[in-house]
Amino acid sequence: MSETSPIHLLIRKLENFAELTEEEKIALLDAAGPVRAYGSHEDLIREGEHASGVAVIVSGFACRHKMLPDGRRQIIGYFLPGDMCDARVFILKKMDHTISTLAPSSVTTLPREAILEITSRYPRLTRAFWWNTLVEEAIGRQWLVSIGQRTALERVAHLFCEIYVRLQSVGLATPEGCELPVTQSELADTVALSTVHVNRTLKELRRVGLVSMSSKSLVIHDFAGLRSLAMFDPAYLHLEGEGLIKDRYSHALLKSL
Amino acid sequence: MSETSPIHLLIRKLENFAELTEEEKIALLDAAGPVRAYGSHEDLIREGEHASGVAVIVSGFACRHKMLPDGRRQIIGYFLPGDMCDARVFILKKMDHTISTLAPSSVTTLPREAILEITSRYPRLTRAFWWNTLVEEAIGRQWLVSIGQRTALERVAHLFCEIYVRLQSVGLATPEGCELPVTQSELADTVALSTVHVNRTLKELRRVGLVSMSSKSLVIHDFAGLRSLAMFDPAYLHLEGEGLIKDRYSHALLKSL
DNA sequence: CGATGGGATTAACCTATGTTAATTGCCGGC
DNA sequence: GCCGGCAATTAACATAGGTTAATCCCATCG
Repeated sequence: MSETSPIHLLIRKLENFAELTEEEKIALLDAAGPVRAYGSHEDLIREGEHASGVAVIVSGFACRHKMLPDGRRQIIGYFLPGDMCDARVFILKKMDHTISTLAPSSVTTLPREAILEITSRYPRLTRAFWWNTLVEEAIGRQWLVSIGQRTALERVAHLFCEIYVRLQSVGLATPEGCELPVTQSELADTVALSTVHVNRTLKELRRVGLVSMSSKSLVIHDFAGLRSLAMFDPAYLHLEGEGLIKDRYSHALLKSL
Repeated sequence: MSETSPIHLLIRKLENFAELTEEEKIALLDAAGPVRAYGSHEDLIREGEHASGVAVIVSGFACRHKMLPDGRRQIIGYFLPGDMCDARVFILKKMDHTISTLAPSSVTTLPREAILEITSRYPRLTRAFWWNTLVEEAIGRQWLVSIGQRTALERVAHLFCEIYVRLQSVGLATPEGCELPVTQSELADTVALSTVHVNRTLKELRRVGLVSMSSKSLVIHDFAGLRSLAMFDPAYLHLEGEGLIKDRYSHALLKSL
């Protein structure tokens, strides 16, 4: 359970979903392969390829994205430290989208066999993986609602809330804010706006005193305001589900939502 | 395997994903509960409720949708005849969205125990369920790309392609078109446009001779044109995956894509 | 220390799509 | 065969957000 294991954030996250025994945690720790460093904008898995294991983000940011034949691009999900890229799919099919880093990142892999072994042996762990999957799907649904129905301001605000709370849940946020090593044009591809309009939107969020972005990080000035602007309800992240909430600050934050 | 079982379309669909033995099909047939008729716009499961089984659409159309607190609504998926509403989730959590009929529909249920029984006993069937889930997720990703990046015309065209091919895969489409018992304002909530603009878009699709909608059905005039306008690539539906394609027309259609 | 280059910011202008509101068409019920 | 009401259609107008293109701001590198 060393805090220094490459996957301690993954474990921490899974503990939001199910209580894990020492044995289970150790099994998971043992499963992690070597850590590999990636630069910004490198592909972890490309569309059409076949994943042979599950990548786990140790540090940095990554995303799933899809491109239309004419170059328009949509980012369809973020992977933050502690996140797994595509548990389960690896058994079956070719990727229908690409996973790339957004910032310099280190990534480890849980090999296919290890996952199979673990899930057949530890039901609670399997259950935690399940929850994780379901949360990912719920996030996808939220994104659809955001892009479909929210205004530019609401959309960006909602995304920020989500990232902040997700990072919070693995201890990577402070009351002041969190890292956000993402370019405005990547934000644009995320929330389906033009770069210029993302810029305008950020300016507005700054002007009204909710958040500001500077040098790869997000500074939260008024989370309650941001949350209400975005109509953000963190329930879909299921962070209070079955699990224990570990440190006092997360707990307080989540309670206050 | 009677063609008249309420779930023969489900079986047909699953056979796109994996070859099933007689025994497996019979197990599935036996699992189906009574069929219940719903009117238009009735809820099958509401947000916050806990599903106790998996609904299967026997006939009609249904959808998942989510609403923002202020009433804006986004439809996030369609269920067509033969589709299951939410395999797997039922074990774990409360619904974070609502499932409602779009048209008068009949629906049967595979009870929770039957699903558990079946999946523990028949690996191939389990595998087919998996594929089905993965296809659903892939559809969600496509919708995100559509709503995020495609123009109104492309979006509607893409949706039509998807519905047409999905219905095709269970034998409910002809070369001329298919049923589409959906209101323009529901289409609007699906593709995230206003009702008025959906109307304009339909008019345009008609004008250029690709498709027309009339009296609850979709008339396809030029599928190739529609497909290319939408940049529709049916690969994500995985209809040629492991399974057999049964009737000659589907086969020809899919080949021609 | 100047050169280089990606990202951020802004301004000016443009267009796809939204809004409002009126009109029409259609289908079921009586 | 008429009534009521929802869905479709259209027109006129409004606006959120896109586009183009210039400038600025750094950080890095030789």
